[in-house]
Amino acid sequence: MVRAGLTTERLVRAGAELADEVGFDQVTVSALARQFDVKTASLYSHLKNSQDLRTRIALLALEELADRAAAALAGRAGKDALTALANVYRDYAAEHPGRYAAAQFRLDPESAAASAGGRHAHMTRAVLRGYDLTEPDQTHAVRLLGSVFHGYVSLELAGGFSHSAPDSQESWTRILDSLDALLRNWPAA
Amino acid sequence: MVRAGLTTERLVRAGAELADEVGFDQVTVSALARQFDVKTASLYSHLKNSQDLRTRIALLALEELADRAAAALAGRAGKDALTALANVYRDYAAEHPGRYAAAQFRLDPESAAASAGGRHAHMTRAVLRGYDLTEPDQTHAVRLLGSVFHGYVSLELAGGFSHSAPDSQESWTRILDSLDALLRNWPAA
DNA sequence: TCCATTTGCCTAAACGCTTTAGGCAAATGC
DNA sequence: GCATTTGCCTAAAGCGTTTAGGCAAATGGA
Repeated sequence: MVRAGLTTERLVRAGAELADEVGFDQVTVSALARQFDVKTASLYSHLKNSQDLRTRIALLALEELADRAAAALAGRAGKDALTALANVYRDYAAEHPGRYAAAQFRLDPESAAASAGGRHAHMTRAVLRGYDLTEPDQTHAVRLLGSVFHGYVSLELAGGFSHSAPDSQESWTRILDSLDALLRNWPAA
Repeated sequence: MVRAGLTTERLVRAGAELADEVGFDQVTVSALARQFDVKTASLYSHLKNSQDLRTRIALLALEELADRAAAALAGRAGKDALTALANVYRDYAAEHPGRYAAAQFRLDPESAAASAGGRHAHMTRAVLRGYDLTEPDQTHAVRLLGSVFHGYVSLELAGGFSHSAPDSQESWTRILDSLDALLRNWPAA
């Protein structure tokens, strides 16, 4: 019998694609085995277990997102950078809903530390360099931006803004405008 | 043999408590049966299936949340109302993480329409009555508030703001201050 | 109070996903 | 060309979901 050529790498990539097609929580070891036309047990030479699979997909998604963010931020500053970073998250979620869900997966501290999470925080701070904020306000602003980006994208993905006027794109644009205005005019404590 | 006295109502309440203890996605029909010291199959006279159970817990959480919000908003306006509504979400999530996760559960359109979702949107609009926004800006602001509340609470629940200064409460307060300032000074298109 | 009906929980059983253990055959490397 | 390693297999156990069919407890009308 011919070997299927499984590797952890290939399995994780296929798992990420499967997540985009059927949803992150429908990604199972058996579903993945089916894709490779292989018995479920065979995957356990390449993956510790089903949690391991999910963790690896999450790490992949976080890396991809961070890579996109880094590319988008290159050469941009101020509102331009703010918009670019925000759109990276929104566009990634639209293109890869399963991977985006994976990026939200609760990682164990070990994996979290090794993840691209730090790069994300770092890039949000880089955007804020274009505004006149000093600590601790900069941290508050980092958290605000994280909340808005993640919150908006989640709600939009959940269908919260469909079927009602004005359309989501318009709200997104106006919200980014308003965040820019807020950051330029951050109220004193 | 003595009957356990199961009803859909009791099962859903117990399911909600179980969610708070072990996490929403650990709520299974078998786990619930175990709590009542009853065979799993017995629950199927009261619940259509496992999806039905989750949907009912979600609807319960949405109702509870809407009830709390309505109570908190009574007699308040402006920033006072904004803060009260925001704290309802944050406090509920802290007290009932499993239920809060349930409230984020993707409902089928049928259930969504019958849910307290409409009350939530209505109350956010009520808060905005204290600010000088007209359509479509009011809708944009509704979406912004929804995103910040949901986004912040999710990230906080996921542990995003622990283990780093300044503490989360301070960021929360300053973010609400900044949102209030933003709404009072909403930039024109 | 007695009996018929309804209701509630049971047993049995099928199916799917997860995971471990142990085996054989293909690939690799000396 | 042979020994070793590696990759995928079969087998089997455990657990969650779900349906079908059955018996006993509760209910309520005569």
